[in-house]
Amino acid sequence: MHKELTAKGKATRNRIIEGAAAVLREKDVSVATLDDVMARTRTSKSQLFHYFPEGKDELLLAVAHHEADQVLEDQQPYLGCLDSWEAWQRWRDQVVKRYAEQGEECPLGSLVLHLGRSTPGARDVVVTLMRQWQESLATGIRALQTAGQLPAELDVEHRAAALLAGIQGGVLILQSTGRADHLRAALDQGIGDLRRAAAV
Amino acid sequence: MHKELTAKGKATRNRIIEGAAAVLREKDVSVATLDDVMARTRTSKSQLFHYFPEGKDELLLAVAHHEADQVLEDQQPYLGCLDSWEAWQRWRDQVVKRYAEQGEECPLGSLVLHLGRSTPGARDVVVTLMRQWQESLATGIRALQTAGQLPAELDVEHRAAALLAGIQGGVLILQSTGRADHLRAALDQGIGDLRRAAAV
DNA sequence: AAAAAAATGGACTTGCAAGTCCAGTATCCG
DNA sequence: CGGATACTGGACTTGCAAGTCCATTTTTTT
Repeated sequence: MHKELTAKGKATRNRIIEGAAAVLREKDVSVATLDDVMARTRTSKSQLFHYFPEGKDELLLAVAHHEADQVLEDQQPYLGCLDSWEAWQRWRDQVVKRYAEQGEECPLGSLVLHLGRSTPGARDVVVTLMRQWQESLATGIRALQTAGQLPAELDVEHRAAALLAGIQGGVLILQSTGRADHLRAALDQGIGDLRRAAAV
Repeated sequence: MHKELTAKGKATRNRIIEGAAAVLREKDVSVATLDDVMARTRTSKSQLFHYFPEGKDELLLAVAHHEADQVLEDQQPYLGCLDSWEAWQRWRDQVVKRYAEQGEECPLGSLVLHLGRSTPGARDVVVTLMRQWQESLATGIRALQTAGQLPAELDVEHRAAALLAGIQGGVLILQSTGRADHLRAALDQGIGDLRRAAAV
């Protein structure tokens, strides 16, 4: 990585990444072209290769990083304070809303799939995202334990993992079928079972 | 659809579909080429376009259909008779085993994603698959109700939907991170919560 | 068995998108 | 102020993969 990036350079680089992200929200990665990115960001070929010498894949990887950060930032306000049942409900609503609005597109998903094993580091992006996400959920469950709302012997990681899987699957189905039922069901069932565990 | 397909023609057509499916298990759809399919199936360009006049997309859609059928066929022996807790456990083990072996690849997923909205019918493949899958799960839950193992007032569809979401998410995470923890957690949690509902 | 229809082989065209090159302009730094 | 270094523009090359075409062989049909 060459660090010789002036302020203007950084700005341009960011403009490219965000422009590329926008393009990828409109069309799939397999049909999105560098010319699309150029058109949207008013840059030239040489700039793209100046900032991303390895070419398209390097750019896409940067976009993936950007998008992954976005996912957590978006829900941080809710995900960061899951210390009451009401907070969990608010978070649930926000997740459903966010993905219902996003609808078809999952730039991150198709991005990682497309980069796949060919690009080292692509997998890391999603691995890291999943770990952080699950960690936040686990923290939330522990907060409920601390508040005495849940028994201490609950297997926190196990429940967090199952919940995360439900979310991912719900979003996947939402994206491939257009129906949000499964996402809602997974969240409600997951939270509901948690509440039932409290009653024991 | 032209029905003028002789026995030999049908055979060749199937050979192409299965060969293409095999290719797609090795490489992503975006890098898989018609020449790959030709090489593997010992066919020529003109044969591909003879059997799939619309070109690559039509072939890919046919492969998607084929793969979707496969998914259900594979687990039918287990999925078809979920009438005891032991049967559920056997099914669970088989799902985990199957996807752990399959590992990285999910031809169907990337296929549908790639065809996306451009190809009408691509979405239908996955919609149908999900509906049938969920239906089988629901049937299994109802079987337990009939056997008196579960209360009659349980919301069957809701639980089936949540379980399906958990599976899909678990598989997704397995594929993008290489870890099967989430798939196992989702299944165990889903079945476990079902059993706990029995105790009430 | 001969005409018709279907199946096959493979060379050729076409189009597009990634990546290269070099020349020109702005910006930084001593 | 002046050299160096970073930034930008756009024409050009290259390679590959989808799709076309027609000649040839095999099978079906009457």
